[in-house]
Amino acid sequence: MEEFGRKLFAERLRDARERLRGLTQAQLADKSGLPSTSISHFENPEGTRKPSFDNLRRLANALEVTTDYLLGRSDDHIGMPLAADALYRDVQNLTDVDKEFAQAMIKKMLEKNQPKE
Amino acid sequence: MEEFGRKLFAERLRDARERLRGLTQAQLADKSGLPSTSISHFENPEGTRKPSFDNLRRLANALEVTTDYLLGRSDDHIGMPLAADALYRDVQNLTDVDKEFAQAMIKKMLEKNQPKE
DNA sequence: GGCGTACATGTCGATAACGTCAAGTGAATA
DNA sequence: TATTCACTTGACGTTATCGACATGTACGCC
Repeated sequence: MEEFGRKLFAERLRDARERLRGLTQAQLADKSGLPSTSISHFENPEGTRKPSFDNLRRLANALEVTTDYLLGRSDDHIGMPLAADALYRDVQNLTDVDKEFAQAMIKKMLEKNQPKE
Repeated sequence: MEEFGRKLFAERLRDARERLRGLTQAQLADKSGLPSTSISHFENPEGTRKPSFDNLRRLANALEVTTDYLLGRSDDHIGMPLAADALYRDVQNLTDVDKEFAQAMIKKMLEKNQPKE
């Protein structure tokens, strides 16, 4: 079981390496400190190898993406800067109506700051 | 090597289980589907066991935290739902003054929804 | 004292990921 | 054609994690 997440991981890893960072397997191998053949094994969608605790961290660090993205638990590869945490947390607890209102207001403030693009 | 992240993981796991979710090891074992002894092994700061690919995902799912938090890559345990992405990105581009204003307004809306705890 | 709960610790064989290496494909270039 | 590059694939022995189980500690409670 759990064959599901394995395939997603393969896609996410290749996507992050190629599209996001434009690296070859050898270059990622260099940055992450693990052999390029291991990366190839990981990126094979039909493969069986899954990263260990350490190797997952190495890959995420080298690619500068979240591990949740690599694992397919989040669709967003960027993390959450601490500065926005408090505000973000509050927004999470708003009703949908209020959320929309907040979003509209924030957009207004953005436009005010940059009158012309 | 990499003994560094192992200890942090032990702390984060226990912290998420006890402080964030208020669960016993047995309860987390139940929710995550792995034996409570495994959880005890993981939470031992001097231990050597590290979660596999699958078990890390199981723990993060059961605890509703990010894997980046468990791995010590992020100090924030909450992830970033897609619905909040646009809003989140907008907020990033606000001036500090506007950010404070937005936060104050959002807090007002929160209190309105939950007048009394 | 005797119970139950929560957790720690260690051992066992089985399975899985590890790094390494060799050999391969396919596409681009000289 | 020969060479190089990016990557694939399979196999090897080594090491680490796996679940299961037994045992032990420490606490509160009746």
